[in-house]
Amino acid sequence: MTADRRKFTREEPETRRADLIAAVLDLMAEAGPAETTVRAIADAAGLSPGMIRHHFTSKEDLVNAAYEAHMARQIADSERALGAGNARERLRRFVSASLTPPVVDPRAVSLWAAFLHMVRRDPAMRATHEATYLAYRDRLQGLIAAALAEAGRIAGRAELRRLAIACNAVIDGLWLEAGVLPEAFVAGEIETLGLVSVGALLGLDLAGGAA
Amino acid sequence: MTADRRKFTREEPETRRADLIAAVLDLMAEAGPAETTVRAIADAAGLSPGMIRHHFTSKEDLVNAAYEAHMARQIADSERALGAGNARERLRRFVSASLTPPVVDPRAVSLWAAFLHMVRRDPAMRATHEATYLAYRDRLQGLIAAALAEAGRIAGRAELRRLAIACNAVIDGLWLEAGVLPEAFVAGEIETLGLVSVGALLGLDLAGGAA
DNA sequence: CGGTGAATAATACGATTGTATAATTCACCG
DNA sequence: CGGTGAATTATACAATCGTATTATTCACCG
Repeated sequence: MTADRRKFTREEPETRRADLIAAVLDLMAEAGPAETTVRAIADAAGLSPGMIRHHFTSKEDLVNAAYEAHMARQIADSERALGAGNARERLRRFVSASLTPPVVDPRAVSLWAAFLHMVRRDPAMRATHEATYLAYRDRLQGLIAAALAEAGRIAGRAELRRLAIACNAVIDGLWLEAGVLPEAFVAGEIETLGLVSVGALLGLDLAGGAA
Repeated sequence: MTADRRKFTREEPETRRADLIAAVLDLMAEAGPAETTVRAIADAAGLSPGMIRHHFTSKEDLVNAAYEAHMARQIADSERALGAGNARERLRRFVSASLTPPVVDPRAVSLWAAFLHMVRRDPAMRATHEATYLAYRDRLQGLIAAALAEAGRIAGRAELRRLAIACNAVIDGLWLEAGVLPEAFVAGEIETLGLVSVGALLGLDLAGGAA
């Protein structure tokens, strides 16, 4: 009874890289960084451990690639639902998309936490993080400015910045709470709460009927 | 030239336990969970590695104790400034304390992230986390209810719960942003923003002069 | 249709991990 | 003032880590 050898199947390098990245994100989210070993990654991807250093220069390199892929997808998910419509409606959809799956997801919060310390130390990851954060806030600030202008209100630069930070904070906070204690909220509660709260911060009615 | 032996100094077990806990929190916050090894902990505490398993049953036991100590201090820091005064003023001070050091601190965010995965898996840590979170939110909800009542407004249970979740979210979000990107905000900006935002969510003026 | 080489698998290796055990130190007590 | 034992240090050990190396597979080409 010899240990059976893993089947040999040739695949595109891009496919292999994508599989390894997906395995890293799965493990980071579900099991945590400590359990995300090269052997666990390879096993989750259905490959031999050697593949990691064949397709990436090191485990760290693979993890960095996984972080970039995750951040890119988070941004895409937030902006996916923007579409057309007036400014209020676009802001409404942006907030909704930020407070519903797949953006709101225990996995996403887990990943955020798992990567935080690497982001703190690795300059490249830190740059990716800051760019993503500020891009999101700028996008939000632009939508807020447009919605306020549409309602006939004007806000100075400083005031706009304050509103964007506050709205971003309430969205982040709800994202966090829903991700950490998902069973503490009923379906749609976080989204509605976000629309009402952002509306209260801005003095706009976002939760009401479509414009 | 022999390696010099560490000096033998007898200390109270409580002191030793406290030193080890402090070392764990330092390392978790500064270096991350991966670098928080028994040898690094002992070195940071100025002790020999064996002390960990002498004063705690395992490294995991020590880490759990450190988590509990950290959470207890966070709660104490939030409530420290409650004091006397009318309901609005008490709410104001609670929000302020939650958005100024030592509660707002890059270290605190690092610790939160470092512990998240252990909290997810370890039932005891999870219980501590949920109890702390809900205790904080209940405390906030009580202060909100009193402040609204003082202003002659009544809110039903469901409405009160929604307000508490939303106010907690904006506080959490600001806590997070200030902790992750501390250099992105000027002194006092987060605190003022929190008071204005919570006030806007509740329809109360918190940022204005004392009652 | 045998040879070649990149892709894949399997194994080996040194370093580091948490834990267990043995060796020291010294306050305290009779 | 010698003996005792808990506190402390130092060392040993098996397991596991990331990496390096060797062995296989098989599509492709002449």
